[in-house]
Amino acid sequence: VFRIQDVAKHAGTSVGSVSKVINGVEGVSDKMRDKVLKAIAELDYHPNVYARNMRAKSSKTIGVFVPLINDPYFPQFYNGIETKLEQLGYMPILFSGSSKTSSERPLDLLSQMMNRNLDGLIVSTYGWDNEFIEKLARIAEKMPVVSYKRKFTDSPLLSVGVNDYEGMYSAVSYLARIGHKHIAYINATAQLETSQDRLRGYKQALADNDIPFRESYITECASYSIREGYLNTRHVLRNSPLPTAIIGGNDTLAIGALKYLEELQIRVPQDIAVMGYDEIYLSQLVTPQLSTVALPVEQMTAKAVELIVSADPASESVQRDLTFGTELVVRRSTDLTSPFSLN
Amino acid sequence: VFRIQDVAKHAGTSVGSVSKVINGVEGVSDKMRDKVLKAIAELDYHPNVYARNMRAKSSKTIGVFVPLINDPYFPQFYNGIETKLEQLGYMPILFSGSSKTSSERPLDLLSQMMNRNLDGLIVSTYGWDNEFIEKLARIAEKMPVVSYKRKFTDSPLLSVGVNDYEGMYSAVSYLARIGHKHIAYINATAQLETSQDRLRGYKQALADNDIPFRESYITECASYSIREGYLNTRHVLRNSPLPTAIIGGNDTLAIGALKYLEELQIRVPQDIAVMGYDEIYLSQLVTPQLSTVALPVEQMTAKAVELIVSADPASESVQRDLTFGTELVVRRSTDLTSPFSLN
DNA sequence: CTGAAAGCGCTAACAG
DNA sequence: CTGTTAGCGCTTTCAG
Repeated sequence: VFRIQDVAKHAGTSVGSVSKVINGVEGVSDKMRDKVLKAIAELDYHPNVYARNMRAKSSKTIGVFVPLINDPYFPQFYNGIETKLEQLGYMPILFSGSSKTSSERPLDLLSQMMNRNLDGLIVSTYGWDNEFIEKLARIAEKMPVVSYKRKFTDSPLLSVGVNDYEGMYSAVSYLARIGHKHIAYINATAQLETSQDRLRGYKQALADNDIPFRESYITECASYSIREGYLNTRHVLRNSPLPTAIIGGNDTLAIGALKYLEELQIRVPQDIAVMGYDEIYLSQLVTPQLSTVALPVEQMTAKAVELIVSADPASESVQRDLTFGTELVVRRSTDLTSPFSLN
Repeated sequence: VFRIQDVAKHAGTSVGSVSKVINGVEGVSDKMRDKVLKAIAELDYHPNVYARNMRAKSSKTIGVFVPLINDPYFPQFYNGIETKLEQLGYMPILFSGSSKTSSERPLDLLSQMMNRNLDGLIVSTYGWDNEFIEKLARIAEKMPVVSYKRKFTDSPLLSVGVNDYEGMYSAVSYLARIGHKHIAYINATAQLETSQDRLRGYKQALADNDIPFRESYITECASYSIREGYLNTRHVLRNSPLPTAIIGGNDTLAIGALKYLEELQIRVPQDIAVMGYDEIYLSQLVTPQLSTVALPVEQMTAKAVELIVSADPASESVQRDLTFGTELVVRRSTDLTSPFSLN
């Protein structure tokens, strides 16, 4: 494997010039540049990543941190980031909480990152504890850190997210509009601001449609997972009158509900309509296909990347929290007449 | 951020000793070790990854290469690798073909890896071209490369995989056993050895159960994807007699079939039974839950990691291709009486 | 515009 | 057992 020296020798010049060519630094004659590029091509030379990063200020690498790679939202999220990074000549490095939810691990990982002089960090951290968030905040003083779909007031963390209030409001309004008066809600991790926003949207939509709010139409889950949605749906079915629609705080909860109803042989949407929120890929694979609210994941991830890459440590004027709009997606789980489709 | 020098000073010693302590090298007094560890803890020192890797022979990092992060098998695969690596103090670095299927990209990535002095590479490469495979082989001369679920004869590549012939044989035998005589098969990427093995298993199982083989019961897909399964199922439905069962070359194809039948309002399994192969997480979320063949992913990934970490370049005696067994998973898509379950 | 040389932070070989 | 030091391959001044 070749070193920059080899290239220099091959091109009949010095390492300094080769380095300049590689990094697109000004001050090299065209002739020189051509010679060097030719040598690089001939030797199939690629700079050693480690040597380079040790010296350079930027590693052209940003960290991507997720609690769990299994979550269905992950592929879209990661792909979005990767695609954008690639356009900019950067590369992601993935850190994941992995299988073990051991609480030490995330902190460990954070230390790991510190020493890779990353140019920044994009973090998706549904429901992590304060210790973690604080450590993150300390890191954010040294490099740009963008939180995905969760914002922190009074924190150095940047964020990209959606208007969860409006998103859920539009979903529930839609259900009301098609005639539902008894709409149950499956909530999870109630302490998160984003969960609260959605719940507020739900309540306000009820109010604006003259539907009385009933506490017993809400059930709480420990986490946003299919299993939790599945297990908790029975609570809202104890009501009388029975809800005619169930909306999940996200798609996985709604899919859990769908599975539970399926087991009871309750027809969706004829007996009970079901709706989700998040638009994960899975939502079009379940039966019936799930109505939901789509988030502009690609825009959000692209923006997250931009926030980092273009982060100017000096400027305080940057907008720290970016919020995007959502879009209603109607499918068969609320509307029998909508067509089947597959992306 | 601290350097090893700072630690040395803080502990009142020299960098050499600190380095030894950090790397667990023999020849440090206990007293010294304690002082150093204390200093490290106090300063919250973490070695710079780049400086370290530039010098060391091992980067304690292995590359994981997948064509597409979206594939439903990915989470299990990656998690398995990560879990095992973590136990061994290693870390994965993910390279993915990403959104763009531009054929240059994979080769690009390969170059990228070369310069990170990885300790090895685990590659999942459904249907990549020869140019890629050859480049991979060249890399395999310098570091251990393990191919996942695809083996190459006469190649320096190691591999872990399953006995696809037996796996598919057992699935089709099961269908025959429960009374199916007209079993269609959805195949994909027929040129892959692993696809051929499955198809052989299918044919042999038919033969052993006195079921005549009919070419028109087989349909070919361009790739292992839901969409392809969905689009191609109609071909096998043109047969007379109509198949009473359809088996997919993998779960995604089978799920595609399921969706197609759903659209035609053909009941599964009453009218046509459907079976998959692969046991991805999705298979229990579709309706009806999909019967399939489970691969021991965790064992396979663990073994892949072991092959790399314990790779002794000197020894030629290592078994280069490891094959695991499979397990039948019966669910409602072939057997109405099986219980609903959710992991 | 080009080349020489000084480190980046660390490991490993070597001397004490 | 401890400390000193020569690089790893690269970028980046700084002279020519």
